Amino acid sequence: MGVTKTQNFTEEQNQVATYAKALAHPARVAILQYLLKKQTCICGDLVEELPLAQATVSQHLKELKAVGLIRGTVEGTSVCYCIDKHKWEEVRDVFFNMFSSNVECQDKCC
Amino acid sequence: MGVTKTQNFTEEQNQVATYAKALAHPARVAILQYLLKKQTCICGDLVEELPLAQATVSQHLKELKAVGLIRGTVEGTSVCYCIDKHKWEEVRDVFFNMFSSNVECQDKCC
DNA sequence: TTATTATAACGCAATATTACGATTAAATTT
DNA sequence: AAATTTAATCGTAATATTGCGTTATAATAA
Repeated sequence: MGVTKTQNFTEEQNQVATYAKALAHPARVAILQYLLKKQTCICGDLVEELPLAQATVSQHLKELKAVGLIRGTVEGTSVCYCIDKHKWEEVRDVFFNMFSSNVECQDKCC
Repeated sequence: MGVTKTQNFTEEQNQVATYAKALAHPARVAILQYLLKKQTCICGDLVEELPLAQATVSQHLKELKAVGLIRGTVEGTSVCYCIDKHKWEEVRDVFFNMFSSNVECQDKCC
């Protein structure tokens, strides 16, 4: 029904899913990569960087803000965006942890 | 419109987004964690492990198979699932690469 | 052959996501 | 004050996702 049964899964599973969902659109990946590349606050020029309308970019920014990966501070007429270092490292660690186990299947069927 | 403008983003951006989408549901995370924990092929008992109906589990398995993260081999009446080691490491590397840059913002506004 | 078991496929309903034009809000410039 | 700039919000349309009952399908067991 498009409704995820969140309460039936572990906190870790929901956390991975939530963070993964934030990265599950190329526009949001592009936004994060752009902010990472610049290593600074971006005031304004994000819409020109993406092949999407201003309203759509704003919506993706909102989602990234909702999970806490970016922050936006109003700077006069424009808004200053940057990656939240603390959250970024938390998300990184969640993924690193997920991928830390080695895959070793001894069975012949694989 | 629910349609992602894939062609307007880089291959890397689409790759991260695609793999993230595969992890963007707690049930699929749970499936992967279960396969990782067992370190072997799982024949059958996946539905009992999850708080979802068989049809729903089957659908999540299909999605994980579609991105190549798991493989299923028919073993008599049941199907044997395991993580595709090669793909798993590829996905891991894609995420590691995404998170390899350090966040250093010198601006006062952040 | 006829159950039984295990899993995939189909189809539907509810909800979520993506995209964007239009509007609004708030600060800046003229 | 009026016009301009920038970005959020609203409303809407198209499509995707999630969940599950039901129905195949296919191998094994009785």
